[in-house]
Amino acid sequence: MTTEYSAAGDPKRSLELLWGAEGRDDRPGRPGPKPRLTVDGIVRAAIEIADTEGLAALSMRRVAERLGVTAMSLYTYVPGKAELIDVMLDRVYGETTTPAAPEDGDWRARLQAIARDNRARYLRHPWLLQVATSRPVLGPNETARYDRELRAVDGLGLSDIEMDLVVSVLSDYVHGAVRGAVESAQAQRRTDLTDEEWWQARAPLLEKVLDVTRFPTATRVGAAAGAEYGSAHDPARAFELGLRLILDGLQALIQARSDESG
Amino acid sequence: MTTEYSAAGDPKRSLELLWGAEGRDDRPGRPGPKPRLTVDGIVRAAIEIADTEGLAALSMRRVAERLGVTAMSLYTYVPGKAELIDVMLDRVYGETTTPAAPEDGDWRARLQAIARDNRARYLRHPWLLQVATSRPVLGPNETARYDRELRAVDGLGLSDIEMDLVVSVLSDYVHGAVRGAVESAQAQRRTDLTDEEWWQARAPLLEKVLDVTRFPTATRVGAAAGAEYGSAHDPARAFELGLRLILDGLQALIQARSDESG
DNA sequence: CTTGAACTCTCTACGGCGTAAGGTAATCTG
DNA sequence: CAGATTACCTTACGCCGTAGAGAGTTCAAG
Repeated sequence: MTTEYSAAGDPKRSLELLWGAEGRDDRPGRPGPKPRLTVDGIVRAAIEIADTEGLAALSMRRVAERLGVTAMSLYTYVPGKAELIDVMLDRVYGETTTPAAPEDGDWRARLQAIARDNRARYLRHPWLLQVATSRPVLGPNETARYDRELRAVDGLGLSDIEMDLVVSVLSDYVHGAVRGAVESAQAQRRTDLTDEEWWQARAPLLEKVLDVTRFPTATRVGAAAGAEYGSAHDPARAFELGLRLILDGLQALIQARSDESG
Repeated sequence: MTTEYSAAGDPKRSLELLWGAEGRDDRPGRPGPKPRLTVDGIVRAAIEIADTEGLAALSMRRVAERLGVTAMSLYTYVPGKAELIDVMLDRVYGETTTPAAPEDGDWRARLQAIARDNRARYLRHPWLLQVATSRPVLGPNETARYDRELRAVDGLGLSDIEMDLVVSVLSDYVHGAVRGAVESAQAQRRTDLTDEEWWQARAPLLEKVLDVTRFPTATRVGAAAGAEYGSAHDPARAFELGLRLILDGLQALIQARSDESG
């Protein structure tokens, strides 16, 4: 999960950066040298680094290097790394997906689309999984996203509190499930070993030490999963199964609420 | 950054450390000074630091300091930080809980107990959330845990693959849900601000910038949630709701499998 | 008892991090 | 032109994991 924290900087400065950035790149005759950079360009460079090399590789020096300046000159545009990450977050929340999630249709289709949208965003920007977002950034795009997700469960007979809870549950699940998938993919890249190769390197050592009769179910199921996937897991399939289970459970809840009220 | 990786070190050395540690603290007449430390003590110290100060504060220097030696002497006992974390993981997987999760009873009770057990472990050791575990450590305790979780869904008419998927889904969900709760609690400590205070610091600034009519549902539900909890969320309640939804969905799946074969 | 191997532990050093402090050069308003 | 303001730079601090080399301790063998 976490390495960095959202909404960790000065609130006033952060909110200005988030909401004001849009219109105001004009600067009426200010003294001093022309800026060589823009906040926008800095954020874009930072996202590219985080996307391709991971959040651990995102440093002020790396961003600056990519832009042809020194690390300290970034501080002219952005108060610090924390605020930079805030803006990165709100920017990727604002990415439009195709096709857009349907606003009409049944709630199940809406929630499926939302879950898959969020999954796709995590896959595009795996570093999102490592940013602690319990304190929301409160940028325009993040707010719009929250609003959209709530609308998907509005008018189903759930209380406002339950709506908020359901949206949380779904996004918690998506986070957890995608995290597993992303970690697995990254492990392959980082170690230069596929899951299968990795297991094969351990199998002979493990045999000497692991008493098969002590863990019968793990041995049986592990072998079955390994035979099916050529590795230990199929994250995409697990994702869809979990989504189905949650939505089936939600269906029961909505039905119960509907029975209650009449 | 603070994301660490499990099973990142030399497999042979790691597996020895994990499986061999138990019986063999005896050393038949070896030359050289008596060791002042044990692997066990190092792991215990490391866990204490991670528990109380977070994974970011866990450094070889800090562990060594707590044990009264220099950082480099730890490398006599442990090949590196990666392997140390492996052993930390397997050790906390081995913690016994009271009461033990029931092995009998209905599957629903078993899975609830497992989910709550795992939640409790994450709450005791929040740094677990920051360790990427897609490559399992393959220690005795981790293996036992996997076996126990699979047994909880054995004999319900699910295929071996489905059993593995269900266990993954549940643990993915638990991870995601607890992560939200832990982040929220840590945010309060880290910033010395309760959620309520944090919101109050932003409310006046946000009002100027956020068009309420543009985000009607978010505004309404956010206000309701804020009024109910004095903050934005109730993580424990969300956890239980999500668990219920998943188990209800699983019930439907088991029913379907039973209808098929019956 | 002496010697040499094995072992524990220490010190120093490298290149990385975020950013505080302070200097220099460019560009505006008067 | 002067003076204010801005952009950018260099330097520095205390952290990190761990490589390398060396000092001191304890054993078995000669």
